[in-house]
Amino acid sequence: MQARSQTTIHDVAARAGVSIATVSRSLNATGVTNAETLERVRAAAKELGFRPNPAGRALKTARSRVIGVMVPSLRNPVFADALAGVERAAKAAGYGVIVASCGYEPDREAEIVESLIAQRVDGLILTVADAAAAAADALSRLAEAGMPYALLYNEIARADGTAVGIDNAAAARSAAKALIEAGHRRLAMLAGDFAASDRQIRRREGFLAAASAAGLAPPVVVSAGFSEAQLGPAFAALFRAPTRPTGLFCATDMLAFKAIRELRDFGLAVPRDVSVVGFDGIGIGEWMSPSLATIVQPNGEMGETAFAFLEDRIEKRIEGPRTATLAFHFRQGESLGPAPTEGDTP
Amino acid sequence: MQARSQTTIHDVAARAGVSIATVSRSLNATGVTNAETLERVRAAAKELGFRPNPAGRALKTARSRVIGVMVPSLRNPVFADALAGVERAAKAAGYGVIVASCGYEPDREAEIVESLIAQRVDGLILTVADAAAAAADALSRLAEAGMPYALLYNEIARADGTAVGIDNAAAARSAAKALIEAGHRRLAMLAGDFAASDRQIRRREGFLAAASAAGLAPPVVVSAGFSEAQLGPAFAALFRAPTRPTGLFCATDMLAFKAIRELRDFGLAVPRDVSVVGFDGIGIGEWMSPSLATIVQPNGEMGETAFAFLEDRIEKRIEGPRTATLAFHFRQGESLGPAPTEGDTP
DNA sequence: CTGAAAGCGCTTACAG
DNA sequence: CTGAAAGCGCTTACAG
Repeated sequence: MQARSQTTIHDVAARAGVSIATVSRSLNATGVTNAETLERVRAAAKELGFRPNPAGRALKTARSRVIGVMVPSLRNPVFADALAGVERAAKAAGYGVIVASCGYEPDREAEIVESLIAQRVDGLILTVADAAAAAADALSRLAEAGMPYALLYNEIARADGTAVGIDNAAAARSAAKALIEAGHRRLAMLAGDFAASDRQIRRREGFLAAASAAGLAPPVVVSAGFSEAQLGPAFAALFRAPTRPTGLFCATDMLAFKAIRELRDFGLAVPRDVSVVGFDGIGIGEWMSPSLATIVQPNGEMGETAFAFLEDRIEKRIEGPRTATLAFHFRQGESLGPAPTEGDTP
Repeated sequence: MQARSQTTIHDVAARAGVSIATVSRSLNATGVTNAETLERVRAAAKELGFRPNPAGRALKTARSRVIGVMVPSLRNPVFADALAGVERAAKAAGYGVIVASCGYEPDREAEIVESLIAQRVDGLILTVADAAAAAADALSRLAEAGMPYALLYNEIARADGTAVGIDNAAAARSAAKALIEAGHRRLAMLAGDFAASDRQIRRREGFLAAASAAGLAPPVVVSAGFSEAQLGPAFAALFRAPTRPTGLFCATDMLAFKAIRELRDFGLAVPRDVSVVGFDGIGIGEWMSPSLATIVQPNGEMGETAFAFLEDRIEKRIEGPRTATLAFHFRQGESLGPAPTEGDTP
């Protein structure tokens, strides 16, 4: 059985009365073509509704004009926002986008990358658990396969790599500063699984540094899973203690939502008893009650930039490592209020 | 310039000392092959890290083993959840998934479908603005191109179509019932752009029917854009009126979030002054304060089912129209409380 | 059970 | 400026 019959370049050639070579050249605006011939070919192609078969082209050019995108999860809108940016830029450049998510499971990264390589994408945009780890099998495989890629959100670019992100440590310092300026002295940080996100390690770094610079006691750092609904016993213990923190920095907005919810369950109001600052800047944060104070990353723009960088690598316009560190900003929200006066706190 | 040199079927054949035909048959477990030969081929393929080039295969078989998914927006987690289901099922079946979103702009649907057809996907899973409209260009194009597809969320399957969804009218009746049982007599509904979602038309139908059956005055229905942050003047007017509704049904969870936020801005508390019930069942709703009472759709399962149906059509295992109407359920949440007593309301 | 050959739909030197 | 031909990497009747 052969291909379902669709119009091919031969049909167009026949209709226009030229060879398939001329059709190819005309439609791709490649080489020189007589203006009149070109017009005839275009008309024939249009009349027949001709769409070049990408498989034929890919076989010959060794380019699929499809890129892959791997993110930890599409359920976190931060990645959906970034993907929207990638999609926009890719579409404008005539690329298709295959997506895959690893569910915050670092073990699945290599397998997904492998499958994307097997699908012969032209390049990959991806966020990995730990870009610096020697154990980042995914990146090694990519390098080994000579596959162009751009890291998104991860800060570290390898020797031949490309990365688009923000300065996570600086952003976390901003978050700390906002809490400290509101009078909070007892700070804490809630993070997800550190092994699943190197961004959080940088955020912790910045947050702890800012606390230290302000002369505060080192904030307690609690980590929770990204996927479970509950934050776990350490979080509960921290906020049920008499000297509980009054300022909480969460490594992602999604964690901040969970934290606010759980604090309420403990009988603590936000921001009256505890102020919460998130990280990511997803839209939903603005609609919540209280609205979420957070660090806003330019997610869509990051996606677009990652695509632009990747395309440069695919086209070999730019070789060598390249990094874009985009601007973040702090967004005020109702979840951040003044620290309770000493009398209010046990 | 030719293909970047990767191992091809010829390399494997040479290494195993057989013809490429035998390699193909062995690796695809097609036809009969001597056990010993098969083992030798497999070993050679493994040693060389051979990955069949999908372009070669696609050209010959006229199958790309890639499907397309088009949704209104990935920023609404309901679609991200469904996509996760599609992805899971597709991966298990060895299919790649190309995604595209139309941003709730019906005009872009046809264009996106066209581009997916041009990319030669084997089939499409999609949610369109209005599946019944004669103006659903996207579906006409699909039919014209003989492209298998499965509608997701849309209820109506065309003569040759496939659809996976829930009974939106029945679900909206459940939502109404929950409000009515809590004592609410003045109901209202907030919807997005009706022209961008036929689901909402069915939800309105069910909601109004339930109100009518309960002998209530016809609820006011306000519609807002899906993308703007603000709900608009009609919403404000409705809830600033002295005889404002006490029970609000929102056609999506995202709208419910916005509504709760805006009600607060008007000085109305949820659920003390107004109870809110959403629709979709996205995870974030459970973490909010108040948590969102809502209709839960089995989004992941819907995605998986849509893929299964699509695969049946691609493989021509099942022809003719097919519909799956999955079960929804009502989830209680803090946003739904008893109706304020008459004395409380102006 | 296995191999030689044809052919899927393109692009691209190479002649002319 | 245009065409004939080769070839990208596979699969699949067809012989043997």
